[in-house]
Amino acid sequence: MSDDQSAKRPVPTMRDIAAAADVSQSTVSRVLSGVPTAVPIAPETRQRVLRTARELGYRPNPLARGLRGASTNLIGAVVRDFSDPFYAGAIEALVVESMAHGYNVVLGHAPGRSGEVASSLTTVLETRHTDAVVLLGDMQEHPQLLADLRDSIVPVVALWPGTSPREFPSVDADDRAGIRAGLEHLVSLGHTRIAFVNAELPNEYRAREDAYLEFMRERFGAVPPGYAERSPSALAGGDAALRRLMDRADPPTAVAASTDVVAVGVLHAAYSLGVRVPDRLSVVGFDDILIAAHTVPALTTVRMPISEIVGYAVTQAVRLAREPAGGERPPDLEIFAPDLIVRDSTAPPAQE
Amino acid sequence: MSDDQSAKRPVPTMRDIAAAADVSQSTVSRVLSGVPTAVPIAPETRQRVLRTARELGYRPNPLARGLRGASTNLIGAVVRDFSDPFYAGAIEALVVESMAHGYNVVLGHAPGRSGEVASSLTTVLETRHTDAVVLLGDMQEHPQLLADLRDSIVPVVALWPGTSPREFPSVDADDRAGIRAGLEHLVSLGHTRIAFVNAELPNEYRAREDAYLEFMRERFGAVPPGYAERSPSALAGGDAALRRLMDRADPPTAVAASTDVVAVGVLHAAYSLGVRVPDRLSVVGFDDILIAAHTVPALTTVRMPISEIVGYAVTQAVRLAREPAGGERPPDLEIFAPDLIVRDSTAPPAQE
DNA sequence: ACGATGCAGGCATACGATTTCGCCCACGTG
DNA sequence: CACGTGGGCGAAATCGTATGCCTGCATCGT
Repeated sequence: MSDDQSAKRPVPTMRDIAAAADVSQSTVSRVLSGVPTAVPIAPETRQRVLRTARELGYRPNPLARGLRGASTNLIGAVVRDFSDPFYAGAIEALVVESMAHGYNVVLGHAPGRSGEVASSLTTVLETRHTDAVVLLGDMQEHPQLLADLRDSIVPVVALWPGTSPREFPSVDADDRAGIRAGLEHLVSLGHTRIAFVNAELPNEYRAREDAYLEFMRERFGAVPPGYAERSPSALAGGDAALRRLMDRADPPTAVAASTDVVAVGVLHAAYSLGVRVPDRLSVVGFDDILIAAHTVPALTTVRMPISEIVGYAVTQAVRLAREPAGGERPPDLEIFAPDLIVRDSTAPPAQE
Repeated sequence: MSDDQSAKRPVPTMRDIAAAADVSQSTVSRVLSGVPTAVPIAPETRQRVLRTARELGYRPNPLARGLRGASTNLIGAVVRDFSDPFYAGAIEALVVESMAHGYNVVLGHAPGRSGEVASSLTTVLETRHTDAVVLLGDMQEHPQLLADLRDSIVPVVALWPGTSPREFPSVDADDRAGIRAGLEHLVSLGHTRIAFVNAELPNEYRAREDAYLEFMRERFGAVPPGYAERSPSALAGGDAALRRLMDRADPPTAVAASTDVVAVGVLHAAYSLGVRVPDRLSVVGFDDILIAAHTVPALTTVRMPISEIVGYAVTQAVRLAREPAGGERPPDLEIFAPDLIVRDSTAPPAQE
C-alpha cells in the first residue's frame, strides 16, 4: 500500500475509488449507490469496488448527492424555545423518530420576536437543503418565516401550531379536551374556585385558556374576575401569578396551569407562601414533562402524547418529502387526545 | 409580469437570474455572494441583478455552495440525552451561539449503547457536510463514532467529555471544584453525615463522584460505607437511592447529588418519605438547570456556566472550521469554574 | 498616435455524485 | 460469415455555484 500519510488523506472521492479499483467512476457510483440499475455489474467487479471503498474509507458526499436532485435526508426543525422542557422532549422524540426513518435533524431557533434571525434561518433550512421542515410551536410571531416556507417547495408539517394560521398540514393535541379533563377532575373533587395561570407569549396557549373560560362559564355561569392570570415567563411568572391570586379576598382552592413548567412555578410559589399543596391548594398541570412525576408533590397533569404526535408528524413529513410535490392535498389537521394523570397535587378542598 | 404560475416555479437558479437580468451567471454569483471580488461590477449592473434576484425570489442552494469546497455553515451536534434538561439548555445555548456565528446546527442522537445508530450518524454528519462537530457529554459508549470522527477531516470540539479519551479539544467545567464547593458549604453548616447520589450511565459523572470520595476521605478520614449511591436513571433513581439511604441505621443529614435532575428525584423522595427539606435533610444539586430555582424547596446547587462553555466551544469550532486544517495543535482542555448558589434546600442539621 | 492601464464582464472549468447514452466484445443464429 | 443481442462497462452531461483567466473597450500617459 502506498498510504504513507493516512491521517492527511482528505476523504476519498468516487474517482479515487475508481482509480484504485481500476474501473470507471460511473461503475463505482452504480455499485455503491446499491440501487438496482439498468446496467449490470459483474459480481467480481462489484466485490472489488466494495472492497476498495472500504479500504479507502469512502464516505459519500451528501452535498454532491443532493445537488443532483436527490434527497439530503435532512429534516429541518424550527423551535420556539429550546430550554422549555416540553420542547426538549419533543425534539428528542423528533430526532429519534427521524433517525428511524433515515433522516437527520437540522435545528433552527426562532426566538422571541425577531424577523431578522428567523428569516435568515430559512435561507439555510429550505431550498432543497432539507427535505422537509417541521415547525414546533406557535409561529405566529414569525410571519416572515411562514411566508418563506409557503413560497418554497419544501413540505412543511406544523406541530402544536397554536394560533398560527393553518396553512400547513398540522398535528396538535386536543387542548380543549385536556383542560376540560383537568377541570372536571377538580370539580369532581369539590372545587369551585378554580383559577387558571397562563404563561409564555400572548396567544401561545390561547386554546387552553379559552377552554378554561368556556368550561367555567358553562359550569359556574361566569369566570371569577381576575381568576385568569397571565404572565410573560413560565417559571417566575407562575410564581408571581400565584402570589397575586392568593392575595385576593377570595383566593382559589385550585389552580390549573397552562403548562407543567408554569405549574412548577406555582408549586414553588405555594410552598414559599406557606400554602400547602394539595391540602389548601390543588394544582393541575399540562404536558406531563419528565419531572412532573417528581415534583413536590407529584403533579397531577394532562399527558401530552408527544411521541405519537411527533411520530405521526415525521411520517407525514417523510411522505411529503418523497412525493414529487404532486399531492398538494389541502392542509389537514390531525388531533391527538391527551389523558389525565392523577398524582398527588390534587385533593378535595379544605373544609371551611 | 409573466409569472402565470408563481406557485410552481421550483426555485430559480443563478442562471435564471442571469437570463432575466441579461448578464452572465458569473456576474450574478459575484453580485450575490457579496464578497469583495477582483472583478469590478458597475453599480447599475449590481442593482439590476439584485432587483431581479429579489423579484424572482432567489435563494442560494447551499448544497452547490458547499460542493465547491466552501463551507456549509452547519455545525453538527451529537448529544447523549435530549430529554435531560441540562443538555436541553446546552443545546439551546449551542444553537443561539452558533447562529450568532452564522452557523446552523444539525442534531445527532447518540442514545444508550448502540454502535449501529451512532455510526450511521457520522455518515451524515461528517464528510464536509458539517463544518465542525460538537460533542455534548460523555461519548465513551460510542467508540465507533469517536473513531469515525478521528479519521475524518472535520474539526471536533468535545463538551463535558467526562471519561471519554481526550482526543479532541475539550471544554469542561471543574467538576471537582464544584463538588468541593457544595460539600464545603454543607460542612460549614455543620453536616458530617453527607451522602452522594450519582446517576446516569456508569462513568458519566465519575469526576463528581471521585471528588466526593476524595473530599470525604480528606475531611473525615473515610467515606461512610454505602454513602455513595449509584442508580441507573436520574429521576426514579434519585428517588430509590434516597429511600435506601434513609432506611439505614445512620441516615445522612445531607445529600449531594451528581445532578440537579437527580436532586429533584431526591427532593421528591424526601417529600414522600416525610423527610422535611432542609429541616431534616439538606440537598445540594449540580448544574443549576432552569427549574432549580423553583423546586420545593428552591435547590442549593452549583451553577454550571453553560453559556460560557458553549460560547467558548463554538468559537473554537468556528475557528477550527475556518482554518484549512493546518493548525493541528495538540488537543487542549479548557476548564470553566462553577459557582455555588445557595438557596433553600440546605440548612444546619437538626439538633439531636 | 500608440501602447499601457483599468474597468466591466463573459467563458470555462471545477466540485462529487447520478444518470443517460453509447461502445465494445463475446456469443448465438441463420 | 454476416448480423443481431445482450452483458459489462466507460464517457460525458448534469446539478448550482464559485473563480481564475481572458477579452473588449475606453481612457490615459507620453
